Amino acid sequence: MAGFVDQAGEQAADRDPLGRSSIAERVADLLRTRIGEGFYPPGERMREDGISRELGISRNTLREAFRLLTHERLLAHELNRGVFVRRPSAADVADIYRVRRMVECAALRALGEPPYDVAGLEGAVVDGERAVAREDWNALGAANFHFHRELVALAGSPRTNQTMRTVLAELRLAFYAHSDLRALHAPYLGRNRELTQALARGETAEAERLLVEYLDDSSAQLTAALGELGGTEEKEPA
Amino acid sequence: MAGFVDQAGEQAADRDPLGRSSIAERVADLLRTRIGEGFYPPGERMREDGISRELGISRNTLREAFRLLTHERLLAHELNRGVFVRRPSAADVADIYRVRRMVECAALRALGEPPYDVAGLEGAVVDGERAVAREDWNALGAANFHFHRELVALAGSPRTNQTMRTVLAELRLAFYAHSDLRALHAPYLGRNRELTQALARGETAEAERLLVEYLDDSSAQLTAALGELGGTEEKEPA
DNA sequence: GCATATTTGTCCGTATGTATA
DNA sequence: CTATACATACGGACAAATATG
Repeated sequence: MAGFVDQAGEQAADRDPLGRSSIAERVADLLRTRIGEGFYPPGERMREDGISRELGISRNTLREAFRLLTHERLLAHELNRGVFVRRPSAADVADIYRVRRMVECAALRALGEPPYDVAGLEGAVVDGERAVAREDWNALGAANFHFHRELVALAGSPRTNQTMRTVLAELRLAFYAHSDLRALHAPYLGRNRELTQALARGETAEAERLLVEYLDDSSAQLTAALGELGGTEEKEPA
Repeated sequence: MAGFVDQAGEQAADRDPLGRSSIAERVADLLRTRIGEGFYPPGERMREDGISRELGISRNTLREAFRLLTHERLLAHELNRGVFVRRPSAADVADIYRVRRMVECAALRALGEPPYDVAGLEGAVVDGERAVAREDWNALGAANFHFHRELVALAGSPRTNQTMRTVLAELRLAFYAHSDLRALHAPYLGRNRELTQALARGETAEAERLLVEYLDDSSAQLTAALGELGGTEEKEPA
């Protein structure tokens, strides 16, 4: 009876030890994917009735999914008004980069003695190169994010990994305010490669220097693009 | 009609600009407080039927509150089995302290030039001293937590503040495995005072040294107490 | 290993309150 | 100010999974 989400696997963040998951979680996965792809753009209103009808689920179940995504800051819940796809403000972006600096630098500092396992980083760089080859700037952005998730994963802290995931998902929302995705992502692929090489040589200090530079530049570029747009509360559609 | 939770203010984490909140949020606040006080000890099963009846709310509403607390890692949701108060494992505790080291040290390093506003820190220390005076070790633990939240708040990052709040709430659950709360909290009050004084003098490097020492000792003590108890999945009641 | 009772997962209908055109 | 649309919350129902004897 649950039309669209019968075995919609997706990525399923929180699952049963046996890989099962409730409908609410599968719905949350689906919506997370759609938001990430821009199907529901920032500022969009998520109507309980319409979406629950479309997905063939009850409003109760959909509301459970909404709660999950609200906690990830992908949706904003306004009492008695409904939920909206978040539209990160300039202050949000600043805070996100503050967190990234803290988390990513900490990951580098927490590394033990070389050699380091840079396979995951290299994989993400390769993905990025392939995306550039076919001029898929969305995929390039995804590869960049993947790179930084891998970087943080080197520290081996589940909670930190989750922090990084949610912060990057939120950051992706901010990217939608930017028209030129290529300009936003392309300059950073080479830097990721450099960073990987520095780590492969075991030079953590140099890697950290590159990383801070990277984050400062990326932050500045995005902040400039956001300009005075700001405001999570804006209700006007994109 | 909603018996017990009519205007139950509590502390309300996520609220409307005007201070209103939904029943689900108020219920989450109530349950959070009860869990924090040990009313529902770690490992306890939270039955939908019993609790919803006791609080005079519907099961659906209670389930929304459960989702909120599950995301804060206070509850663990097991598919088709229900939700339980989490019982952090030794690995969880290790990760929590990893996060604390990262977050609290980053907060110190992010400080600008002295003088620093240590009023919040001093307030928490005073609270701790009062708690010691009346031998209320639970209150002392709360004051210690408050101190470290204030410390992180100096960095002025909303997302980091939230991270700190949730990790400390989770850590409190781990403390329940420890029988001697005094031994767990009392040794650290003086250290908080020292740390505050170092910051008041503007000596951030010294403050960080004290902090790392603090966290390492606290972590070691708790880990030793936890011993081989571990396991979030244990179903046996406390 | 089976039959039963309990509890969760999910859905639906509906009444009430709130926001907005 | 009214009307409408929508979110909030409730209660009942039933299937499915799990726990229990």
